[in-house]
Amino acid sequence: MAKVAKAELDLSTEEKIKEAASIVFTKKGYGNARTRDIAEEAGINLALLNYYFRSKEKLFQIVMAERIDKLFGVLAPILNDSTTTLEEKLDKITDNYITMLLEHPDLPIFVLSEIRNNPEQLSNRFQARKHLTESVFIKQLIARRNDINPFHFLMNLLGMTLFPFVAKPILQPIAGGEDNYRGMMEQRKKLIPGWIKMMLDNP
Amino acid sequence: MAKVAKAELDLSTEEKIKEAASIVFTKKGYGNARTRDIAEEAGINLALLNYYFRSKEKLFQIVMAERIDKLFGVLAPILNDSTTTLEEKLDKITDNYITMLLEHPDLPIFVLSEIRNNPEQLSNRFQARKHLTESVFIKQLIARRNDINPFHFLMNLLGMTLFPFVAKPILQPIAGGEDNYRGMMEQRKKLIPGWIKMMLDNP
DNA sequence: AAATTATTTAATCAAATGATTAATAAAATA
DNA sequence: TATTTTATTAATCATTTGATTAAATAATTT
Repeated sequence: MAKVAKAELDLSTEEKIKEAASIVFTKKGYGNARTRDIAEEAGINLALLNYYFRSKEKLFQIVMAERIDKLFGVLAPILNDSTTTLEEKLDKITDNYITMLLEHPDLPIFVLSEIRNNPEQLSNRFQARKHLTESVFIKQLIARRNDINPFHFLMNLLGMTLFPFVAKPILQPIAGGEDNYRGMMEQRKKLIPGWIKMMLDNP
Repeated sequence: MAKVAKAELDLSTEEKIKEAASIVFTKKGYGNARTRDIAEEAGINLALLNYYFRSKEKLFQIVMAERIDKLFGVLAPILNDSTTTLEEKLDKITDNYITMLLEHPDLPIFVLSEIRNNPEQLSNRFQARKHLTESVFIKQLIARRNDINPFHFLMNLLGMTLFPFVAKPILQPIAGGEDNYRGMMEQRKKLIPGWIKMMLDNP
């Protein structure tokens, strides 16, 4: 086999394991995930997992970093865009988040519960406070409402957007099943920005 | 020792284990919790744990049921109170929830992530849909706004109230430390009901 | 074609962990 | 008080589980 094809094969196996790890870790969490589960999910031998990624912990770190990026990657580029208004940012954030989370509904609960298990290591990685405080988004919020801590509005935005996914196992049956649930999430793409704007405008 | 004193001692040991289990399970989740951790936390021998509660799983079921009660017990009695207005309910829910969660901040993430691990068993326990749909609260919401699915407002209320605790490890540093975080949560007791009322009033 | 390197597997190890057992201590009962 | 029941412990078991090893196979290079 030629060199390119071999590299593809390498990548394929390594990627298969990473993909499987992502699925199993995200579904069960670190503590409940067995390396054997991951190997089976990837369709490979258990030893291969350790051959490619020395240990469960190492594999987890890689998966976790990528999952954190996925969850917060939606937010980061929008917050510091100085070409968009506050309203446009709100529209984008809710739309992008809800679209992504309808594809990956168990992402938030996974990331948040793993951060709980290891706050120092996982939470401090991003120096969120500084980055956020100096962001265009927060400045725009302050310019609009200097009487309320801007992080309140961020909590509201994230709470209304992410919480329905964090609590999906409870809320989906309440909403009347998967289809109704998805329908409501689609509605929220428009509703949430409207509500936030309302909060900002009414003193 | 007299009978009463003995009963007290029994209860004390059993309660000590349950209390320890509650602490360890809530902090680490089922999969990451070791029965030895629980025994140590309770200051008793490991075998005693199995003497009182046959297995880790059984002990967990008991703790879990009690934790679910704690998390949803705040909501249930308020939702069906026909003597209070919608506004009063909103005030009570946020106040009671935030007060309770400042004492037990890791409760929501624990319950929600365990429900994710076992949705059928834990989520179906409460026939939430029927109870909720027929609740005074939902009827009051519909009476006020028949153009929007009332569960949207419930998601907003719970999202704005619970999410800051679900995401505490991330938000607390952003807020500027524990004291600032608590201060903001206290503010939200008044802010959130105001925001929800605003959503209900503005068409 | 032979040698070298990379990949994959079956078998196995060692530690962690949930659970049990057998002995002892304490308490209740008769 | 003697006996029976209940509570507690130390030691140990059996399984699970993350990880390793040594051998086989496949791919690549020389």
